[in-house]
Amino acid sequence: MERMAVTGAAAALCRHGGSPTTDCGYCRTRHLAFCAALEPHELSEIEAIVGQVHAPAGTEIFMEGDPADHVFNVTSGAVRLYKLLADGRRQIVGFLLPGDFMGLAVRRTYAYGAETLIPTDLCRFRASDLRALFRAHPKVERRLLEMTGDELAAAQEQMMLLGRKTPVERLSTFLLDLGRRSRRWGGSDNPLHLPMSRTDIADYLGLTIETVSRTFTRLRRDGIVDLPETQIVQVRDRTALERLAAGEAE
Amino acid sequence: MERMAVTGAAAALCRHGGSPTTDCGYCRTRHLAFCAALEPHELSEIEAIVGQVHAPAGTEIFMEGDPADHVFNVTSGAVRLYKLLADGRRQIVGFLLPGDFMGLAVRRTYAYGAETLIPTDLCRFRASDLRALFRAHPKVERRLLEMTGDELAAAQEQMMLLGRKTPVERLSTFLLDLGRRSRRWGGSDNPLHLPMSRTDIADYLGLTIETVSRTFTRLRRDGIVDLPETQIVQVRDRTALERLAAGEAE
DNA sequence: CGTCGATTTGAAAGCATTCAAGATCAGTGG
DNA sequence: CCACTGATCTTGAATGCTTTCAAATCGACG
Repeated sequence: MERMAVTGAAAALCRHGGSPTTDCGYCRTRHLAFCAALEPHELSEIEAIVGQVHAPAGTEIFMEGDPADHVFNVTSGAVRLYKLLADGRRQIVGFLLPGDFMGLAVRRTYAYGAETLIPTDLCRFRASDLRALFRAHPKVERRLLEMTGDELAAAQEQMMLLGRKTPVERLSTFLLDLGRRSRRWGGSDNPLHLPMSRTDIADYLGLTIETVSRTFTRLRRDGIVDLPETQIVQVRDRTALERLAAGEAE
Repeated sequence: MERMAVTGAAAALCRHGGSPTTDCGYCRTRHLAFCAALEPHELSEIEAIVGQVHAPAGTEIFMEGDPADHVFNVTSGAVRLYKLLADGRRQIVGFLLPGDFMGLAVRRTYAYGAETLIPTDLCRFRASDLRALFRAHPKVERRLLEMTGDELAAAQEQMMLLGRKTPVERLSTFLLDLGRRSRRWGGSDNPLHLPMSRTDIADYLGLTIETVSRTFTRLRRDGIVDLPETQIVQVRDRTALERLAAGEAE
Protein backbone atom coordinates (compact mmCIF):
# COMPACT_ATOMS: atom_id res chain seq x y z
CA MET A 1 0.00 0.00 0.00
CA GLU A 2 1.40 3.36 -0.98
CA ARG A 3 2.42 5.59 1.90
CA MET A 4 3.96 8.87 0.94
CA ALA A 5 5.60 11.38 3.18
CA VAL A 6 3.05 13.82 4.50
CA THR A 7 3.28 16.96 6.52
CA GLY A 8 1.20 19.19 8.73
CA ALA A 9 -2.39 19.09 9.92
CA ALA A 10 -5.44 21.19 9.23
CA ALA A 11 -4.69 23.96 11.66
CA ALA A 12 -0.98 24.02 10.84
CA LEU A 13 -1.29 24.46 7.08
CA CYS A 14 0.53 27.56 5.88
CA ARG A 15 -1.61 30.54 5.16
CA HIS A 16 -0.95 31.96 1.77
CA GLY A 17 1.70 34.60 2.20
CA GLY A 18 0.09 37.37 0.15
CA SER A 19 -2.91 39.51 0.89
CA PRO A 20 -4.71 38.93 4.18
CA THR A 21 -8.06 39.09 2.41
CA THR A 22 -9.39 37.24 -0.59
CA ASP A 23 -11.16 38.65 -3.61
CA CYS A 24 -13.90 36.13 -4.33
CA GLY A 25 -14.99 38.23 -7.29
CA TYR A 26 -12.12 36.82 -9.30
CA CYS A 27 -12.57 33.21 -8.16
CA ARG A 28 -12.93 30.90 -11.16
CA THR A 29 -14.64 28.19 -9.13
CA ARG A 30 -17.12 30.39 -7.32
CA HIS A 31 -20.02 29.27 -9.50
CA LEU A 32 -19.35 25.66 -8.46
CA ALA A 33 -18.88 26.08 -4.72
CA PHE A 34 -21.44 26.95 -2.06
CA CYS A 35 -20.29 30.52 -2.54
CA ALA A 36 -22.52 30.58 -5.63
CA ALA A 37 -25.49 30.92 -3.28
CA LEU A 38 -24.53 34.50 -2.50
CA GLU A 39 -24.95 37.52 -4.77
CA PRO A 40 -21.76 39.31 -5.89
CA HIS A 41 -22.40 42.16 -3.46
CA GLU A 42 -22.61 39.69 -0.57
CA LEU A 43 -19.26 38.05 -1.24
CA SER A 44 -17.59 40.22 1.38
CA GLU A 45 -19.29 38.05 4.00
CA ILE A 46 -17.32 35.11 2.72
CA GLU A 47 -14.13 37.09 2.28
CA ALA A 48 -14.35 38.02 5.94
CA ILE A 49 -14.14 34.44 7.14
CA VAL A 50 -12.17 32.61 4.45
CA GLY A 51 -8.49 31.77 4.63
CA GLN A 52 -6.26 30.86 1.69
CA VAL A 53 -4.13 27.75 1.94
CA HIS A 54 -1.64 26.33 -0.50
CA ALA A 55 -0.40 22.76 -0.13
CA PRO A 56 2.22 20.96 -2.24
CA ALA A 57 1.63 17.47 -3.60
CA GLY A 58 1.35 14.74 -0.98
CA THR A 59 0.28 17.02 1.85
CA GLU A 60 -1.96 15.66 4.53
CA ILE A 61 -4.80 18.13 5.08
CA PHE A 62 -6.41 16.21 7.90
CA MET A 63 -6.73 12.65 9.12
CA GLU A 64 -9.78 10.51 9.74
CA GLY A 65 -10.86 11.10 13.31
CA ASP A 66 -9.34 14.57 13.66
CA PRO A 67 -11.61 17.18 15.24
CA ALA A 68 -13.62 18.60 12.34
CA ASP A 69 -12.77 22.25 12.89
CA HIS A 70 -12.57 23.36 9.27
CA VAL A 71 -14.31 23.05 5.94
CA PHE A 72 -12.34 23.40 2.71
CA ASN A 73 -13.08 24.37 -0.87
CA VAL A 74 -10.66 23.25 -3.56
CA THR A 75 -9.93 26.06 -6.02
CA SER A 76 -7.10 24.36 -7.92
CA GLY A 77 -5.34 21.03 -7.75
CA ALA A 78 -6.72 17.68 -6.58
CA VAL A 79 -7.28 15.84 -3.30
CA ARG A 80 -7.99 12.25 -2.31
CA LEU A 81 -10.35 11.35 0.53
CA TYR A 82 -9.73 7.95 2.04
CA LYS A 83 -10.50 5.56 4.86
CA LEU A 84 -8.20 2.92 6.31
CA LEU A 85 -8.68 -0.44 7.99
CA ALA A 86 -6.49 -1.55 10.87
CA ASP A 87 -4.25 -3.68 8.64
CA GLY A 88 -3.64 -0.92 6.11
CA ARG A 89 -6.27 -1.70 3.50
CA ARG A 90 -7.33 1.60 2.00
CA GLN A 91 -10.51 2.74 0.31
CA ILE A 92 -10.54 6.07 -1.45
CA VAL A 93 -14.04 7.46 -1.06
CA GLY A 94 -13.58 10.39 -3.40
CA PHE A 95 -11.32 12.62 -5.45
CA LEU A 96 -11.79 16.37 -5.13
CA LEU A 97 -11.34 18.71 -8.07
CA PRO A 98 -11.68 22.50 -8.25
CA GLY A 99 -15.11 23.56 -6.99
CA ASP A 100 -15.50 20.58 -4.65
CA PHE A 101 -15.60 20.87 -0.88
CA MET A 102 -14.75 18.61 2.02
CA GLY A 103 -14.86 18.48 5.75
CA LEU A 104 -18.52 19.08 6.39
CA ALA A 105 -18.94 16.93 9.47
CA VAL A 106 -22.15 16.83 11.38
CA ARG A 107 -20.27 14.81 13.92
CA ARG A 108 -17.30 16.11 15.82
CA THR A 109 -14.62 14.43 13.72
CA TYR A 110 -13.74 13.94 10.06
CA ALA A 111 -15.09 10.70 8.60
CA TYR A 112 -12.09 10.39 6.25
CA GLY A 113 -8.54 11.57 5.75
CA ALA A 114 -7.57 14.05 3.02
CA GLU A 115 -4.30 14.35 1.10
CA THR A 116 -3.34 16.44 -1.91
CA LEU A 117 -2.47 14.60 -5.11
CA ILE A 118 -0.78 17.58 -6.75
CA PRO A 119 -0.09 21.17 -5.64
CA THR A 120 -3.44 22.45 -4.46
CA ASP A 121 -5.10 25.70 -3.42
CA LEU A 122 -7.80 25.61 -0.81
CA CYS A 123 -10.22 28.02 0.81
CA ARG A 124 -10.46 27.26 4.48
CA PHE A 125 -13.40 28.11 6.74
CA ARG A 126 -13.76 27.61 10.42
CA ALA A 127 -16.82 25.45 10.99
CA SER A 128 -18.15 27.91 13.57
CA ASP A 129 -17.82 30.82 11.12
CA LEU A 130 -19.70 28.82 8.54
CA ARG A 131 -22.51 28.05 10.94
CA ALA A 132 -22.86 31.75 11.61
CA LEU A 133 -23.00 32.37 7.87
CA PHE A 134 -25.80 29.79 7.63
CA ARG A 135 -27.84 31.69 10.17
CA ALA A 136 -27.38 34.94 8.31
CA HIS A 137 -27.97 33.41 4.87
CA PRO A 138 -30.13 30.29 4.83
CA LYS A 139 -29.62 30.08 1.08
CA VAL A 140 -26.00 29.12 1.69
CA GLU A 141 -27.19 26.26 3.81
CA ARG A 142 -29.69 25.33 1.11
CA ARG A 143 -26.90 25.26 -1.44
CA LEU A 144 -24.84 23.04 0.84
CA LEU A 145 -27.78 20.67 1.30
CA GLU A 146 -28.06 20.52 -2.47
CA MET A 147 -24.37 19.77 -2.87
CA THR A 148 -24.44 17.16 -0.11
CA GLY A 149 -27.41 15.54 -1.82
CA ASP A 150 -25.45 15.38 -5.06
CA GLU A 151 -22.55 13.81 -3.20
CA LEU A 152 -24.86 11.25 -1.68
CA ALA A 153 -26.19 10.33 -5.12
CA ALA A 154 -22.62 10.00 -6.38
CA ALA A 155 -21.78 7.79 -3.41
CA GLN A 156 -24.70 5.53 -4.28
CA GLU A 157 -23.48 5.29 -7.86
CA GLN A 158 -20.12 4.28 -6.46
CA MET A 159 -21.80 1.56 -4.38
CA MET A 160 -23.28 0.19 -7.59
CA LEU A 161 -19.80 0.26 -9.12
CA LEU A 162 -18.07 -1.40 -6.17
CA GLY A 163 -20.74 -3.97 -5.52
CA ARG A 164 -21.73 -5.10 -8.97
CA LYS A 165 -19.54 -3.82 -11.81
CA THR A 166 -16.68 -5.70 -13.48
CA PRO A 167 -13.18 -4.21 -13.62
CA VAL A 168 -13.56 -2.87 -17.16
CA GLU A 169 -16.94 -1.38 -16.27
CA ARG A 170 -15.42 0.25 -13.19
CA LEU A 171 -12.54 1.82 -15.05
CA SER A 172 -14.77 3.02 -17.90
CA THR A 173 -17.17 4.60 -15.42
CA PHE A 174 -14.26 6.25 -13.64
CA LEU A 175 -12.75 7.75 -16.79
CA LEU A 176 -16.06 9.15 -18.01
CA ASP A 177 -16.89 10.58 -14.61
CA LEU A 178 -13.49 12.19 -14.22
CA GLY A 179 -13.84 13.67 -17.69
CA ARG A 180 -17.23 15.18 -16.87
CA ARG A 181 -15.91 16.68 -13.66
CA SER A 182 -12.80 17.96 -15.37
CA ARG A 183 -14.89 19.83 -17.92
CA ARG A 184 -17.08 21.19 -15.17
CA TRP A 185 -14.28 23.32 -13.77
CA GLY A 186 -12.88 24.20 -17.17
CA GLY A 187 -10.34 21.42 -17.69
CA SER A 188 -10.06 19.11 -20.66
CA ASP A 189 -11.84 15.78 -20.82
CA ASN A 190 -10.05 14.61 -23.97
CA PRO A 191 -7.19 14.22 -23.60
CA LEU A 192 -7.92 13.63 -19.93
CA HIS A 193 -5.22 14.18 -17.37
CA LEU A 194 -5.16 11.80 -14.40
CA PRO A 195 -3.76 13.54 -11.31
CA MET A 196 -3.71 10.28 -9.34
CA SER A 197 -1.53 7.17 -9.44
CA ARG A 198 -2.59 3.67 -10.46
CA THR A 199 -2.57 2.75 -6.77
CA ASP A 200 -5.02 5.55 -6.06
CA ILE A 201 -7.27 4.42 -8.89
CA ALA A 202 -7.13 0.84 -7.60
CA ASP A 203 -8.05 1.92 -4.08
CA TYR A 204 -10.91 3.98 -5.47
CA LEU A 205 -12.31 1.22 -7.68
CA GLY A 206 -11.89 -1.65 -5.23
CA LEU A 207 -9.26 -3.40 -7.37
CA THR A 208 -5.54 -4.11 -7.26
CA ILE A 209 -3.02 -1.99 -9.09
CA GLU A 210 -2.29 -4.91 -11.43
CA THR A 211 -5.91 -5.27 -12.42
CA VAL A 212 -6.15 -1.55 -13.10
CA SER A 213 -3.08 -1.73 -15.29
CA ARG A 214 -4.34 -4.78 -17.18
CA THR A 215 -7.70 -3.12 -17.70
CA PHE A 216 -6.05 -0.01 -19.14
CA THR A 217 -4.13 -2.30 -21.47
CA ARG A 218 -7.34 -3.97 -22.56
CA LEU A 219 -9.08 -0.66 -23.30
CA ARG A 220 -6.04 0.38 -25.33
CA ARG A 221 -5.85 -2.95 -27.17
CA ASP A 222 -9.54 -2.63 -28.08
CA GLY A 223 -8.93 0.84 -29.48
CA ILE A 224 -11.25 2.50 -26.97
CA VAL A 225 -8.61 4.73 -25.38
CA ASP A 226 -5.00 5.64 -25.99
CA LEU A 227 -2.38 6.35 -23.35
CA PRO A 228 0.25 8.66 -24.86
CA GLU A 229 1.56 9.02 -21.31
CA THR A 230 0.78 7.10 -18.16
CA GLN A 231 -1.30 9.90 -16.75
CA ILE A 232 -2.93 11.04 -20.00
CA VAL A 233 -5.92 9.30 -21.51
CA GLN A 234 -7.09 9.97 -25.03
CA VAL A 235 -10.63 8.69 -25.55
CA ARG A 236 -10.93 7.15 -29.02
CA ASP A 237 -14.39 5.58 -28.86
CA ARG A 238 -16.56 7.38 -26.36
CA THR A 239 -19.67 5.42 -27.29
CA ALA A 240 -17.97 2.12 -26.56
CA LEU A 241 -16.66 3.53 -23.28
CA GLU A 242 -20.15 4.64 -22.32
CA ARG A 243 -21.63 1.25 -23.14
CA LEU A 244 -19.01 -0.43 -21.01
CA ALA A 245 -19.58 1.97 -18.14
CA ALA A 246 -23.32 1.31 -18.20
CA GLY A 247 -22.79 -2.46 -18.14
CA GLU A 248 -24.37 -2.88 -21.56
CA ALA A 249 -21.44 -4.63 -23.21
CA GLU A 250 -18.51 -6.87 -22.37
CA MET B 1 -32.37 -12.04 -9.48
CA GLU B 2 -35.41 -11.81 -7.28
CA ARG B 3 -38.36 -10.01 -8.81
CA MET B 4 -41.49 -9.94 -6.75
CA ALA B 5 -44.86 -8.70 -7.80
CA VAL B 6 -45.17 -5.03 -7.10
CA THR B 7 -47.99 -2.59 -7.34
CA GLY B 8 -48.68 1.07 -7.62
CA ALA B 9 -46.50 4.16 -7.83
CA ALA B 10 -45.76 7.02 -5.49
CA ALA B 11 -48.79 9.09 -6.35
CA ALA B 12 -51.13 6.10 -6.48
CA LEU B 13 -50.36 4.67 -3.05
CA CYS B 14 -53.46 4.33 -0.94
CA ARG B 15 -53.97 6.97 1.65
CA HIS B 16 -54.65 5.52 5.05
CA GLY B 17 -58.39 5.21 5.38
CA GLY B 18 -58.82 6.72 8.83
CA SER B 19 -58.53 10.30 9.93
CA PRO B 20 -57.69 12.90 7.31
CA THR B 21 -55.17 14.48 9.66
CA THR B 22 -52.27 13.02 11.59
CA ASP B 23 -51.40 13.50 15.22
CA CYS B 24 -47.61 13.81 15.23
CA GLY B 25 -47.67 14.17 19.00
CA TYR B 26 -48.12 10.44 19.30
CA CYS B 27 -45.50 9.51 16.69
CA ARG B 28 -42.94 7.13 18.15
CA THR B 29 -40.33 7.97 15.51
CA ARG B 30 -40.67 11.74 15.67
CA HIS B 31 -37.45 12.16 17.63
CA LEU B 32 -35.57 10.38 14.82
CA ALA B 33 -37.05 12.11 11.77
CA PHE B 34 -36.57 15.67 10.58
CA CYS B 35 -39.79 16.42 12.48
CA ALA B 36 -37.62 16.49 15.61
CA ALA B 37 -36.42 19.93 14.50
CA LEU B 38 -39.80 21.44 15.39
CA GLU B 39 -41.16 22.13 18.86
CA PRO B 40 -44.27 20.22 19.95
CA HIS B 41 -46.46 23.31 19.47
CA GLU B 42 -45.21 23.63 15.87
CA LEU B 43 -46.12 20.10 14.85
CA SER B 44 -49.38 21.31 13.34
CA GLU B 45 -47.34 22.71 10.47
CA ILE B 46 -46.24 19.21 9.63
CA GLU B 47 -49.67 17.73 10.23
CA ALA B 48 -51.02 20.17 7.67
CA ILE B 49 -48.90 18.81 4.84
CA VAL B 50 -48.28 15.15 5.74
CA GLY B 51 -50.17 12.21 4.29
CA GLN B 52 -50.32 8.74 5.80
CA VAL B 53 -49.58 5.79 3.55
CA HIS B 54 -49.66 2.10 4.33
CA ALA B 55 -48.03 -0.38 1.97
CA PRO B 56 -48.02 -4.19 2.24
CA ALA B 57 -44.82 -6.19 1.79
CA GLY B 58 -43.32 -6.08 -1.69
CA THR B 59 -44.87 -2.78 -2.68
CA GLU B 60 -43.04 -0.55 -5.08
CA ILE B 61 -43.04 2.97 -3.64
CA PHE B 62 -41.25 4.56 -6.59
CA MET B 63 -38.80 3.58 -9.30
CA GLU B 64 -35.41 4.97 -10.16
CA GLY B 65 -35.93 7.79 -12.61
CA ASP B 66 -39.49 8.63 -11.54
CA PRO B 67 -40.21 12.34 -11.04
CA ALA B 68 -39.20 13.04 -7.45
CA ASP B 69 -42.48 14.54 -6.29
CA HIS B 70 -42.56 13.18 -2.76
CA VAL B 71 -40.40 12.62 0.28
CA PHE B 72 -41.21 9.80 2.70
CA ASN B 73 -40.58 9.04 6.35
CA VAL B 74 -40.76 5.44 7.48
CA THR B 75 -42.68 5.12 10.76
CA SER B 76 -42.91 1.32 10.86
CA GLY B 77 -41.75 -1.53 8.66
CA ALA B 78 -38.73 -1.64 6.34
CA VAL B 79 -37.81 -0.56 2.81
CA ARG B 80 -35.03 -1.38 0.37
CA LEU B 81 -33.48 1.26 -1.89
CA TYR B 82 -31.82 -0.16 -4.99
CA LYS B 83 -30.29 0.58 -8.34
CA LEU B 84 -30.28 -1.67 -11.40
CA LEU B 85 -27.98 -2.20 -14.35
CA ALA B 86 -29.31 -2.90 -17.83
CA ASP B 87 -28.77 -6.66 -17.53
CA GLY B 88 -30.56 -6.93 -14.18
CA ARG B 89 -27.64 -6.75 -11.79
CA ARG B 90 -28.91 -5.08 -8.65
CA GLN B 91 -27.20 -3.08 -5.93
CA ILE B 92 -29.15 -2.26 -2.81
CA VAL B 93 -27.89 1.12 -1.62
CA GLY B 94 -29.74 1.13 1.68
CA PHE B 95 -32.35 -0.38 3.97
CA LEU B 96 -34.76 2.00 5.67
CA LEU B 97 -36.03 1.40 9.17
CA PRO B 98 -38.46 3.47 11.29
CA GLY B 99 -37.23 7.05 11.56
CA ASP B 100 -35.40 6.99 8.21
CA PHE B 101 -36.42 9.06 5.23
CA MET B 102 -36.05 8.77 1.49
CA GLY B 103 -36.74 10.61 -1.69
CA LEU B 104 -34.90 13.83 -1.07
CA ALA B 105 -33.81 14.56 -4.62
CA VAL B 106 -32.07 17.75 -5.51
CA ARG B 107 -32.49 16.64 -9.08
CA ARG B 108 -35.81 16.10 -10.73
CA THR B 109 -35.90 12.33 -10.42
CA TYR B 110 -35.28 9.65 -7.81
CA ALA B 111 -31.75 8.26 -7.86
CA TYR B 112 -32.96 4.81 -6.74
CA GLY B 113 -36.05 2.64 -6.58
CA ALA B 114 -37.82 1.87 -3.31
CA GLU B 115 -39.76 -1.25 -2.31
CA THR B 116 -41.18 -2.36 1.02
CA LEU B 117 -39.71 -5.49 2.60
CA ILE B 118 -42.55 -5.98 5.06
CA PRO B 119 -45.82 -4.13 5.73
CA THR B 120 -44.78 -0.53 6.16
CA ASP B 121 -46.24 2.79 7.27
CA LEU B 122 -44.98 5.96 5.67
CA CYS B 123 -45.47 9.67 6.07
CA ARG B 124 -45.61 11.27 2.67
CA PHE B 125 -44.79 14.91 1.89
CA ARG B 126 -45.05 16.73 -1.37
CA ALA B 127 -41.62 18.10 -2.19
CA SER B 128 -43.09 21.54 -2.82
CA ASP B 129 -44.80 21.56 0.59
CA LEU B 130 -41.55 20.61 2.21
CA ARG B 131 -39.68 23.40 0.48
CA ALA B 132 -42.24 25.85 1.84
CA LEU B 133 -41.70 24.41 5.31
CA PHE B 134 -37.96 24.96 4.88
CA ARG B 135 -38.54 28.62 4.17
CA ALA B 136 -40.72 29.03 7.24
CA HIS B 137 -38.44 26.98 9.48
CA PRO B 138 -34.77 26.90 8.50
CA LYS B 139 -34.10 24.57 11.41
CA VAL B 140 -35.96 21.84 9.57
CA GLU B 141 -33.63 22.27 6.63
CA ARG B 142 -30.67 22.25 9.02
CA ARG B 143 -31.89 19.00 10.49
CA LEU B 144 -32.21 17.53 7.01
CA LEU B 145 -28.68 18.64 6.13
CA GLU B 146 -27.52 16.93 9.29
CA MET B 147 -29.36 13.72 8.39
CA THR B 148 -28.09 13.82 4.80
CA GLY B 149 -24.56 14.28 6.12
CA ASP B 150 -25.01 11.22 8.30
CA GLU B 151 -26.26 9.28 5.30
CA LEU B 152 -23.24 10.37 3.29
CA ALA B 153 -20.90 9.18 6.03
CA ALA B 154 -22.76 5.85 6.09
CA ALA B 155 -22.44 5.62 2.31
CA GLN B 156 -18.68 6.11 2.60
CA GLU B 157 -18.49 3.37 5.20
CA GLN B 158 -20.35 1.16 2.75
CA MET B 159 -17.78 2.01 0.05
CA MET B 160 -15.07 0.77 2.40
CA LEU B 161 -17.09 -2.40 2.91
CA LEU B 162 -17.76 -3.01 -0.77
CA GLY B 163 -14.30 -2.10 -1.98
CA ARG B 164 -12.03 -3.68 0.60
CA LYS B 165 -13.74 -5.97 3.10
CA THR B 166 -13.93 -9.77 2.91
CA PRO B 167 -17.29 -11.57 2.94
CA VAL B 168 -17.16 -12.38 6.65
CA GLU B 169 -16.17 -8.79 7.43
CA ARG B 170 -19.04 -7.52 5.31
CA LEU B 171 -21.65 -9.70 6.98
CA SER B 172 -20.34 -8.91 10.47
CA THR B 173 -20.45 -5.20 9.73
CA PHE B 174 -23.96 -5.55 8.38
CA LEU B 175 -25.29 -7.42 11.41
CA LEU B 176 -23.81 -4.96 13.89
CA ASP B 177 -25.06 -1.96 11.94
CA LEU B 178 -28.55 -3.38 11.61
CA GLY B 179 -28.54 -4.10 15.33
CA ARG B 180 -27.57 -0.54 16.18
CA ARG B 181 -30.26 0.87 13.92
CA SER B 182 -32.83 -1.55 15.27
CA ARG B 183 -32.18 -0.38 18.81
CA ARG B 184 -32.34 3.21 17.70
CA TRP B 185 -36.04 2.98 16.93
CA GLY B 186 -36.80 0.76 19.90
CA GLY B 187 -36.39 -2.67 18.34
CA SER B 188 -34.25 -5.51 19.63
CA ASP B 189 -30.66 -6.00 18.54
CA ASN B 190 -30.29 -9.41 20.20
CA PRO B 191 -32.01 -11.44 19.00
CA LEU B 192 -31.94 -9.41 15.83
CA HIS B 193 -34.72 -9.78 13.32
CA LEU B 194 -33.78 -9.54 9.63
CA PRO B 195 -36.65 -8.15 7.58
CA MET B 196 -34.84 -8.85 4.30
CA SER B 197 -34.08 -12.04 2.34
CA ARG B 198 -30.65 -13.55 1.71
CA THR B 199 -30.87 -12.21 -1.84
CA ASP B 200 -31.38 -8.70 -0.48
CA ILE B 201 -28.42 -9.07 1.86
CA ALA B 202 -26.28 -10.32 -1.02
CA ASP B 203 -27.26 -7.40 -3.22
CA TYR B 204 -26.48 -5.02 -0.37
CA LEU B 205 -23.08 -6.51 0.45
CA GLY B 206 -21.91 -7.04 -3.13
CA LEU B 207 -21.91 -10.85 -2.81
CA THR B 208 -23.91 -13.79 -4.12
CA ILE B 209 -26.67 -15.42 -2.12
CA GLU B 210 -24.55 -18.56 -1.77
CA THR B 211 -21.64 -16.67 -0.29
CA VAL B 212 -23.96 -14.95 2.19
CA SER B 213 -25.37 -18.30 3.22
CA ARG B 214 -21.94 -19.88 3.57
CA THR B 215 -20.75 -16.92 5.62
CA PHE B 216 -23.71 -17.22 7.99
CA THR B 217 -22.82 -20.90 8.35
CA ARG B 218 -19.25 -19.99 9.19
CA LEU B 219 -20.26 -17.47 11.85
CA ARG B 220 -22.54 -20.09 13.35
CA ARG B 221 -19.89 -22.82 13.21
CA ASP B 222 -17.44 -20.50 14.99
CA GLY B 223 -19.97 -19.86 17.75
CA ILE B 224 -20.20 -16.15 16.99
CA VAL B 225 -23.90 -16.11 16.15
CA ASP B 226 -26.81 -18.52 16.27
CA LEU B 227 -29.69 -18.69 13.79
CA PRO B 228 -32.72 -20.13 15.60
CA GLU B 229 -34.69 -19.14 12.50
CA THR B 230 -33.54 -18.02 9.09
CA GLN B 231 -34.46 -14.42 9.78
CA ILE B 232 -33.43 -14.28 13.43
CA VAL B 233 -29.84 -13.80 14.54
CA GLN B 234 -28.71 -14.38 18.10
CA VAL B 235 -25.33 -12.77 18.72
CA ARG B 236 -23.24 -15.04 20.95
CA ASP B 237 -19.85 -13.32 20.84
CA ARG B 238 -20.26 -9.63 20.14
CA THR B 239 -16.59 -8.87 20.68
CA ALA B 240 -15.56 -11.38 18.03
CA LEU B 241 -18.19 -9.98 15.68
CA GLU B 242 -16.88 -6.47 16.23
CA ARG B 243 -13.33 -7.53 15.61
CA LEU B 244 -14.36 -9.19 12.36
CA ALA B 245 -16.35 -6.14 11.27
CA ALA B 246 -13.37 -3.86 11.86
CA GLY B 247 -11.07 -6.10 9.83
CA GLU B 248 -8.91 -6.89 12.86
CA ALA B 249 -9.23 -10.65 12.69
CA GLU B 250 -9.83 -13.45 10.22
C1' DC C 1 -48.93 -34.93 2.65
C1' DG C 2 -47.41 -32.36 -1.42
C1' DT C 3 -45.84 -28.20 -3.67
C1' DC C 4 -43.33 -24.01 -4.26
C1' DG C 5 -40.03 -20.78 -2.94
C1' DA C 6 -36.11 -19.78 -0.07
C1' DT C 7 -32.01 -21.36 1.87
C1' DT C 8 -28.19 -24.38 2.44
C1' DT C 9 -24.67 -27.35 0.80
C1' DG C 10 -21.56 -29.52 -2.67
C1' DA C 11 -18.45 -29.50 -6.70
C1' DA C 12 -16.37 -27.28 -10.52
C1' DA C 13 -15.03 -23.26 -12.94
C1' DG C 14 -13.57 -18.58 -13.65
C1' DC C 15 -11.46 -14.55 -12.68
C1' DA C 16 -9.14 -11.20 -9.79
C1' DT C 17 -5.43 -11.55 -6.76
C1' DT C 18 -0.90 -12.74 -5.42
C1' DC C 19 3.76 -13.37 -6.30
C1' DA C 20 7.48 -12.40 -9.28
C1' DA C 21 9.95 -10.29 -12.93
C1' DG C 22 10.59 -6.78 -16.43
C1' DA C 23 9.92 -2.25 -18.43
C1' DT C 24 9.48 2.62 -18.20
C1' DC C 25 10.33 7.02 -16.39
C1' DA C 26 12.10 10.88 -13.59
C1' DG C 27 15.61 12.52 -11.05
C1' DT C 28 20.67 12.57 -9.72
C1' DG C 29 25.28 12.81 -10.11
C1' DG C 30 29.36 11.54 -12.55
C1' DC D 1 25.53 13.45 -22.16
C1' DC D 2 24.82 9.26 -19.97
C1' DA D 3 24.82 5.79 -16.50
C1' DC D 4 22.70 4.91 -12.07
C1' DT D 5 18.83 4.55 -8.91
C1' DG D 6 14.38 4.24 -7.09
C1' DA D 7 9.64 4.45 -7.90
C1' DT D 8 5.89 3.45 -10.81
C1' DC D 9 3.81 0.80 -14.08
C1' DT D 10 3.25 -3.29 -16.97
C1' DT D 11 3.31 -8.09 -17.88
C1' DG D 12 3.52 -13.14 -16.79
C1' DA D 13 2.30 -17.32 -14.16
C1' DA D 14 0.18 -19.62 -10.42
C1' DT D 15 -2.80 -19.51 -6.61
C1' DG D 16 -7.03 -19.15 -4.25
C1' DC D 17 -11.40 -17.41 -3.33
C1' DT D 18 -15.77 -16.22 -4.89
C1' DT D 19 -18.84 -17.41 -8.27
C1' DT D 20 -21.38 -20.54 -11.00
C1' DC D 21 -23.89 -24.56 -11.63
C1' DA D 22 -26.38 -28.18 -9.48
C1' DA D 23 -28.74 -30.62 -5.96
C1' DA D 24 -30.53 -31.27 -1.42
C1' DT D 25 -32.92 -29.42 2.61
C1' DC D 26 -36.08 -26.64 4.98
C1' DG D 27 -40.45 -24.13 5.78
C1' DA D 28 -44.73 -22.14 4.83
C1' DC D 29 -49.08 -23.09 3.15
C1' DG D 30 -52.88 -25.39 1.09
